[in-house]
Amino acid sequence: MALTHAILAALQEEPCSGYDLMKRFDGSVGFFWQASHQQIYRELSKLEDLGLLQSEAIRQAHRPDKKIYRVTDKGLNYLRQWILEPGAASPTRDELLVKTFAGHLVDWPAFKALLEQQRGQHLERLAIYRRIEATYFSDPQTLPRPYRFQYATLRKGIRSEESWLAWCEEIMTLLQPD
Amino acid sequence: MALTHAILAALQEEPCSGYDLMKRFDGSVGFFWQASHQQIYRELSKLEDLGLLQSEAIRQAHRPDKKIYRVTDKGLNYLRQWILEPGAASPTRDELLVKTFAGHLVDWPAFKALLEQQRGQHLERLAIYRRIEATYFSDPQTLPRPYRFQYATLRKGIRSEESWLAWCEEIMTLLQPD
DNA sequence: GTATTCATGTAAAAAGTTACATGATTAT
DNA sequence: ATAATCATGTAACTTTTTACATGAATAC
Repeated sequence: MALTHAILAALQEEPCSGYDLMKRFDGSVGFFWQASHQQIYRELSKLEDLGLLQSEAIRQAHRPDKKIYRVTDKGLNYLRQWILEPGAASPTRDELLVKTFAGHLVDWPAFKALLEQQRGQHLERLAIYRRIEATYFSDPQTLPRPYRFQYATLRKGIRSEESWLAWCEEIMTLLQPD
Repeated sequence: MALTHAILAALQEEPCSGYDLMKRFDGSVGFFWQASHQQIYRELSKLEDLGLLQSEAIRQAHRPDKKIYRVTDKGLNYLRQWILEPGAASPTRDELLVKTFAGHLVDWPAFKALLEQQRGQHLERLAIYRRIEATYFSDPQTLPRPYRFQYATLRKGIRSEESWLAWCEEIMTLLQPD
């Protein structure tokens, strides 16, 4: 039970169609909970059946109908209740660390290349986050309260990427053969 | 395809039984790739069928037999090849960030308590990592090469926890109502 | 005597991934 | 003309989680 909550969290911000949601999951929410469009469409139907969402079909000129989903009161309460449940920290599943654990099995230049490649990805990601920060959150003190919570998640993203980059640099030195 | 690799990575370090592996997944490897015992037993059988592992039954006095699994040459090569595949950074899936994203829906003291509770978990985890570091990796320069790679993964664990803690403190201030 | 450790599984449900499918519209 | 965007799905598959199950041995 988790995509459920990510969807409710995204939709409470603003009601939208499955297609829009899918794009939303490619940005903000998707930075800490990614999902494919199939997952999203399936979950939306399920949540509507459960009465946590309700949809309204919008007829469009020269385009297929779209269904705008919004969170019901029942859905909001369900989400609130879930937020307050204590719960354990989400477990990590990180391929690069598995690879690193057994990294001595391959030769150093090859492993180093792998690290450089990952470092590149994290650099890119950090640049994206910083751009969002500069564009939408340049003055956090004046943000309306709901947006401060969103900004908090962005801050975690930034810190995570910075942490990756620092680690990459640290272990390049550590693992460099003498 | 990922638990496969985590198991191969763990077993190449030292062959062991399913039960031992399961405990290993509660420590070192499990810090970045957790798995339940059912997953592990199933995967071990599958990997033996594929010829990536081979097992040897050990008879024990007054105890059920145990099967010691070891990585075959084929398994080692398979693992090596996988390590060198570029691949995208593992996606994050973090409940606390989903909760934070919609955190304005609950009242501040309740949300703050949630943060404190998570902070406690990360503090504990960091203490565990630091203890391992002090016990086994006090002098990284003199470590044999394979252990340096393991130490690298521990360093990531430490950095991640530190990053969480710093974030918790940052957003406590950010989210505190005026 | 009660709980924990050793040792291994089956079964079912939930969640996530990948592939295939359609069809109009708008931008290059 | 070709690619990308809008819009929504079905089907099959893999992976992960949760529950149920057994049985002896040892530690408290």
